[in-house]
Amino acid sequence: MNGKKTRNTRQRTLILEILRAGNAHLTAEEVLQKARKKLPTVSLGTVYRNLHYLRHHGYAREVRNGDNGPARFEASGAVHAHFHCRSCNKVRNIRLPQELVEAQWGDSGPIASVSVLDLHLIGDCSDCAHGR
Amino acid sequence: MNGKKTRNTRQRTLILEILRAGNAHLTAEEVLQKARKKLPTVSLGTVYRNLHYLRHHGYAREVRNGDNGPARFEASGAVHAHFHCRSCNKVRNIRLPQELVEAQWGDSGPIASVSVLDLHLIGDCSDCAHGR
DNA sequence: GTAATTGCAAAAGATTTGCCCCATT
DNA sequence: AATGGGGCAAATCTTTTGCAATTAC
Repeated sequence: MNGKKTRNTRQRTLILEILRAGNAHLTAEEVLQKARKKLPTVSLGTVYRNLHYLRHHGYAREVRNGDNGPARFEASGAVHAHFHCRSCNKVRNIRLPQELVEAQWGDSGPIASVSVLDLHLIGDCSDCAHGR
Repeated sequence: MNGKKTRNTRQRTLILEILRAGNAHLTAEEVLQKARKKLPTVSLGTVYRNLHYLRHHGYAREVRNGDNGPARFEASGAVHAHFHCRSCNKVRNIRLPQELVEAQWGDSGPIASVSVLDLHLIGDCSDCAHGR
């Protein structure tokens, strides 16, 4: 029992609030911009350190935007899947199929237990498919 | 109809061969090391350019290793899902559930069509769960 | 012969880290 | 007061790119 104590600093609280407001997928840089509106002195290093912290403590998760570029983050609220449009490169949240949630994974060979499902679909979104 | 002609250079062929041999998830750097055994002058830039090329032409896909670090790549052969052990950080290939493959996605709101399924499970692997 | 592709090296981008000071507990 | 966390800037790591030379077609 040697857990390290963590503190609720204004920065950490703010960064989590930002991730929770709206269901966007933000880059560290975007989080920084939003954070500075409330706390003008926040630094990028702090944003990264906290995103890392939040991720490892289950409050946030990373979402990659198909093509390269910086990592994006979202608050880990309700489970959902991600749909990537290969044409406009947008990522949208979609419902996670119930079959998946209920599936039994524990028996399949190397898996002891599963705690997170991360499903990404890649294809064309309605906007792109219907011209424009 | 203005497709750009592509050439089968030794480098490109070799890189694809490397991805196809074994079912590992290799970083660009690892691909480079292996490639240099056969073609000592290959450069990292070429590896990246070809991984990018192969990816956009459907021959390879990118797999991120949960925690940060360089991107990893694999040949896009048989469809499968990935299981990440949150303890040892290894990524293993597992069978993709048939329900998923057969699912109808086209109706769900923003999706016009789906061509790739990318499912990641995160949890503990048998090795880690059973002590050691 | 022509244009795609390579090697090399420099540049750009993204993320991490050391250090010292500040603020939460 | 003790020490986790922040700010700043430098360092590191990954990926991209310009350019001249090379090579597949």
